[in-house]
Amino acid sequence: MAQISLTFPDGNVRSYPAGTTSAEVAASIAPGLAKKAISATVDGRHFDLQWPLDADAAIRINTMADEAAALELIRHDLAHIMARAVQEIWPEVKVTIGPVIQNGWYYDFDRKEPFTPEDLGAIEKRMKEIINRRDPVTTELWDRERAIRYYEANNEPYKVELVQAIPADQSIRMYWHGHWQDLCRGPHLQNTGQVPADAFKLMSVAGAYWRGDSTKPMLQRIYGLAFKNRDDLKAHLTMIEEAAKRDHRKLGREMELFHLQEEAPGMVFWHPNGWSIWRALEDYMRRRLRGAGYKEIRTPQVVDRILWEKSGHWDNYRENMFIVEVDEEGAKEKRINALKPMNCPCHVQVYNQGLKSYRDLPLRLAEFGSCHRYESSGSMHGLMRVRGFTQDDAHIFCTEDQIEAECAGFIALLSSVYRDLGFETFDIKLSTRPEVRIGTDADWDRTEGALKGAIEHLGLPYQINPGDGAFYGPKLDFKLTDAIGREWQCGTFQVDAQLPDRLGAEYIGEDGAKHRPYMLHRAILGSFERFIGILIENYAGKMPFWLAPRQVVVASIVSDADAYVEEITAALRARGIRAEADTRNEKINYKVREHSVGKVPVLLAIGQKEVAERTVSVRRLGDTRTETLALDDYLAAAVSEATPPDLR
RNA sequence: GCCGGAUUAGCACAGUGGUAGUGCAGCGGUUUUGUAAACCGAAGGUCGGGGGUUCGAAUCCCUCAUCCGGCACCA
Repeated sequence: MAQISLTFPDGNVRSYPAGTTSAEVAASIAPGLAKKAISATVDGRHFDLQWPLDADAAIRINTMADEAAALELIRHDLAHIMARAVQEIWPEVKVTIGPVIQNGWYYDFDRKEPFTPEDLGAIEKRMKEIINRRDPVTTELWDRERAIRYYEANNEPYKVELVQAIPADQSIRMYWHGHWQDLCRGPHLQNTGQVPADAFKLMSVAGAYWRGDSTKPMLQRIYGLAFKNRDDLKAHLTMIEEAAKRDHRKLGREMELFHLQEEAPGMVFWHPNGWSIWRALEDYMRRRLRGAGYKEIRTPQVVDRILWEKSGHWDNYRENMFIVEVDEEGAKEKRINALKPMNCPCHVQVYNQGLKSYRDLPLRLAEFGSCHRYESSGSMHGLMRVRGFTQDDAHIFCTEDQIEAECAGFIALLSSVYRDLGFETFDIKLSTRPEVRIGTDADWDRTEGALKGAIEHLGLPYQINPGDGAFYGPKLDFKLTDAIGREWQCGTFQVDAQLPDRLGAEYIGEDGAKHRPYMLHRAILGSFERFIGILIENYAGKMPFWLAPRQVVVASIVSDADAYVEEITAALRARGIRAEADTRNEKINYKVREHSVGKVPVLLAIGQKEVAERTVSVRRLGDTRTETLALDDYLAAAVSEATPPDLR
């Protein structure tokens, strides 16, 4: 019999007959390992202990201590156990697919009636019973026809469809958890009892389209969370509660930042506090852009459809545009306009005014561009996805040779802005040429190369998303990580060889001939609405001093202090600090509580003592200690603290 | 847009066919207070909109809108 060589993590190489299973390999090393083994990693792939090894490979035997492997198996086995529990309770339910996802798994079922919360309780109970049965997990390879016949006989049409989608020459991996069977790539644990019965929880039920396709039937999806022990599950549930506490929709109401209402779905009514954050952010961005050589412009909201036809948006995105018509008796002309869904075509119009020379390039045109898109009703979410939004948009018109330097300059600006706003880390993703595209391979080689060159020159790590670029050029996406580890895609940098062509942008080159410029679409925040939502959640409403809507509240302890309170408030305001006086007839305890709940970073408490000594008692949000400072010293400190990070 | 849930006072919520409630906020008063909720009082509602069933609807049915959790979508 042929022999294969297996290389172990410690560098040892041992020889086994071909077809040996990982379980046998583990047993050959030590009985203890055989007992603890749950799976193997073979040349980087996750292997079931029952699968035969038939070629030389690097192998590692995994145990429950190997967290990634253990979690994948636990979650995947739970998906099967849940599907089995569902079919035990409701035999008529059809099974489909159930993958492992972050923190757990889901499984999609076809069932006429949706599952109720009570159903979830019953399923969870049955799952625990199945775990306690300690049923063995077994696997076999079947040929395709046999698998199809089997699923047809069992009246599982979705499984038939899945098998039919697998290439004809491939054999089909079948798994059994006890008597219950499922089509599955594997790997799995060895028996259901290995799954911790107290470290999972069924979370929710939701509709989901079969194969993620909105033209296909809607299935019932059940989501579950699973970890390797009860404490991890509890910790995760606590994290979910913490995340709910920083929900920007809740904080937006509590801090009186903004509201949304029925008459304008997806459009934000900004209140004084929220607008104050916006303006601080906008002023900051304006300074940064000006410093980076951008020129700010402003373009119309309502533009004739003719421009959208030229740009191509009318054909491709009309159903997502707000159409504006003039409905006036006897109007001489009836034009059809649209609210601009993006700024790019308007920016090209500004570029096109006057003949441009190569000496004008790169030309960086920036706009805090207000855009409207008719987003589908189910997609809106607080400030995160809205129908009316303002981008920190800019377009750089440049030559091909300038792309790399512009890209590098952009990334440097973006990373500095993110750091100033409290985000230390971000990921870069490079999306390269898609199947359907314009331009030659040589064009793509150069533009992709320019983006890569810029990132590598800055020494930053990045991932490549092959084929995910727009048809008109490659792009970079920038994803930042917030205080509780969530990722948000905000920044973008896209190379566009198409729109300048469609809209006739040109420049006169050194050679005296006309050339097409490249157009680079770029944003750092993405949209103000969404970014402010992210800031609120990142800081849990406790905005840094320079961004806080109300920076200082000056609160009287006795009414004899009112005059001094007003004097301090006026002095702060004269120095540009957003300060308010609170001379209401309330106890200081009450005021401290109210302004703490309101997330005001600094409270100055003023009583008899402060009046007599011309001092202030400073209490910072989240700190129970207080500090007494001379008024002038505090004023100087406040001015310094209120200075935006780019002006320090 | 699709599946499910929700919509009651400014906010958070109770109220399953028979006189719309509680807490906080707001308002009027008392209290002059030392770092996370002083006390008393009087108010406040077309129960999301429209239609239906019923002697009678916040409650049951239909419909529309919005929101929430997902799915799909996101130039």
